Amino acid sequence: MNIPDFGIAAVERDTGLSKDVLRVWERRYGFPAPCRDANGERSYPAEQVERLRLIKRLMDQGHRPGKLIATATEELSGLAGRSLVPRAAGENGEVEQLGALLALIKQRDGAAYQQAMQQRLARQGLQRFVQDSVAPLTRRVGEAWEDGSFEIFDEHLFTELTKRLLRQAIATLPVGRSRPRILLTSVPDEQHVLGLLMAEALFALEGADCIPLGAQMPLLEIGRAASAHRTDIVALSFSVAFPQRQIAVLLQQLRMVLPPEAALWAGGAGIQRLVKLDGVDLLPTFDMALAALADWRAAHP
Amino acid sequence: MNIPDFGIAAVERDTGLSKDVLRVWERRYGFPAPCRDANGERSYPAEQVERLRLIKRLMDQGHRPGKLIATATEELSGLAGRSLVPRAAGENGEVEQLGALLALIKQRDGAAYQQAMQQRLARQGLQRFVQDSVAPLTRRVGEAWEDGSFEIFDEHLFTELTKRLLRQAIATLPVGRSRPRILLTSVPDEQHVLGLLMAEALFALEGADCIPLGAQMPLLEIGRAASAHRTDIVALSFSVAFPQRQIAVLLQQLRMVLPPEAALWAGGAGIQRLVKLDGVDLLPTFDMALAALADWRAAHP
DNA sequence: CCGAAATTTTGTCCTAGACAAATTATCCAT
DNA sequence: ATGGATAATTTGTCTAGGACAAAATTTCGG
Repeated sequence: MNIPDFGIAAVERDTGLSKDVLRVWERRYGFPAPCRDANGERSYPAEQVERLRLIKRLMDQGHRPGKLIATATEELSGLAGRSLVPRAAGENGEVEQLGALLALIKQRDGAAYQQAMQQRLARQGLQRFVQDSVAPLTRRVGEAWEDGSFEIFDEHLFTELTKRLLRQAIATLPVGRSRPRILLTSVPDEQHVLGLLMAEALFALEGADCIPLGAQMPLLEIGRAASAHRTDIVALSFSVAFPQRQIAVLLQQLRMVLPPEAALWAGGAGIQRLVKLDGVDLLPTFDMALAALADWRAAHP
Repeated sequence: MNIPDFGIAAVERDTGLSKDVLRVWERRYGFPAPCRDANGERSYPAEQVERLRLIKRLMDQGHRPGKLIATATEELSGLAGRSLVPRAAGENGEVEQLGALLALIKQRDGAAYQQAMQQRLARQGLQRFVQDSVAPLTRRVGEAWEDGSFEIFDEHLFTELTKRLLRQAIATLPVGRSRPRILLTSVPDEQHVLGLLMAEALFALEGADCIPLGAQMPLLEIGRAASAHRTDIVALSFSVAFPQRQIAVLLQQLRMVLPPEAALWAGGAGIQRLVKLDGVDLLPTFDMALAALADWRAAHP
């Protein structure tokens, strides 16, 4: 199998490292060291792309690029798994069961996973299913990906199948017609949608009128949509992977674009290290989100 | 409502125009003409971002940026709707009914839309539902967006609700365990997933073993996933919006990464202007995809 | 040992030039 | 006129190296 070289645009796509970063690393650290094609343009061998992916993965765990690049490849793979952020401790004996579910994905047996989850849903009911099964599973998948025991495509399969389960469950609920009306979406560059679906499930269970717009809405469009749908609340989700430095600016910009009477809620693992912002409600956990819903209803009789 | 200015990164996110393009337009055409902040960095007023979005929309219809930028804003909005590519002629009297469905979205009555579509699905059966309802609807939504009668968030709502319907329908099918095993996904930067879902519905109906990996898989990962899942066919989808020039290179790169025995199928509106490629099957229509499936089965007894 | 100040690291933005691929215009021969 | 080759334009992407601010780390003083 003869693997071709990658242009800088292809590497950006596949690694998530911007062209600027790729060039500045080359200048500063001497890595990556792409060949040049006939036009003098960078051409990255697959092997270097691979190493860049590994480095990116370790960076998402809190490591720093300068150190990583100075480290030999063998050591790098050893580093995987030793995340710098402490793991959440397993809640109880349930841990075993969750592990078994993940094993099904790992064995690439999607059908068995779906069936097992259907059973859990039936047994636990939607609310506990979301909070006690889906949320911890998602966390564990993230960890498994970080330590290399899950491939990216395993994560994709997990996400896709779980999304289906949630959407199906939501579809069986009676259509919420009561206030508040909640618009659920995410900003451009934020494609993770599982958290949004979990929130929707919980809100819909409480009878709220949910408007799911999917992911990646431009800011100005979110503002328009909020007006057009006369929404009471705009709920956004930020994953851990989302660039931290942008979140605060983004939320404040959005706040100014939204009608003043609309509340702005932000949730997801991405906002946990954030300080408070004017006019924005930060809701790192589902419990807080549900409490906020109750509060809203108390304040709007 | 005091609308803030946008940094160049925010404009790239919201318009889909790369930083390079934004800068080179400014140099060449004098537009956009952002202010500069205290650090000498570009700061785009919301009004210019708006105009850039309009221009991008017209470009997707086949107009050229040089002309568009030279044109006054009033004329621009007049241009919308006069697409340069001819519209597909409406099939029959059904057109009315599809229009009615779109009107429900336009009135922001998601619940009514879902209910109407459920009825259609029950009446038509999944195969005809996909080919005669969902596919033409998707096309009409694209047209409505181009001529400005649909907002972006209308399109998002349509997409989200329709995705739910399809996934729900797929979930009710018996799990396909027979060959071929088909891996369905899309490349990075290609987030449209409706076409993929329609294809999955049709393939699953034929009893194929579908592995849905969602959108945005890096090339090398697609290769790995194909090996790990021992897939017979890798099916990709390209929307019209996907940059044409990249598709051919991308497909050929992917071909080299895939196991030789795995077939590579590409579908979607994005590949219709493409010429044939070695080792890749181009399937612009669902009928051709179904025919290809029959062919594959005939060749693999 | 803790908190403030100095230092290093790192990502993003800047300018301005170059070039190839795609598109459109021109021209010649049939 | 019409088809087809050639020339001119348009357009996106790439290159180089410099600059700077925010974040993270280290050093220093109490």
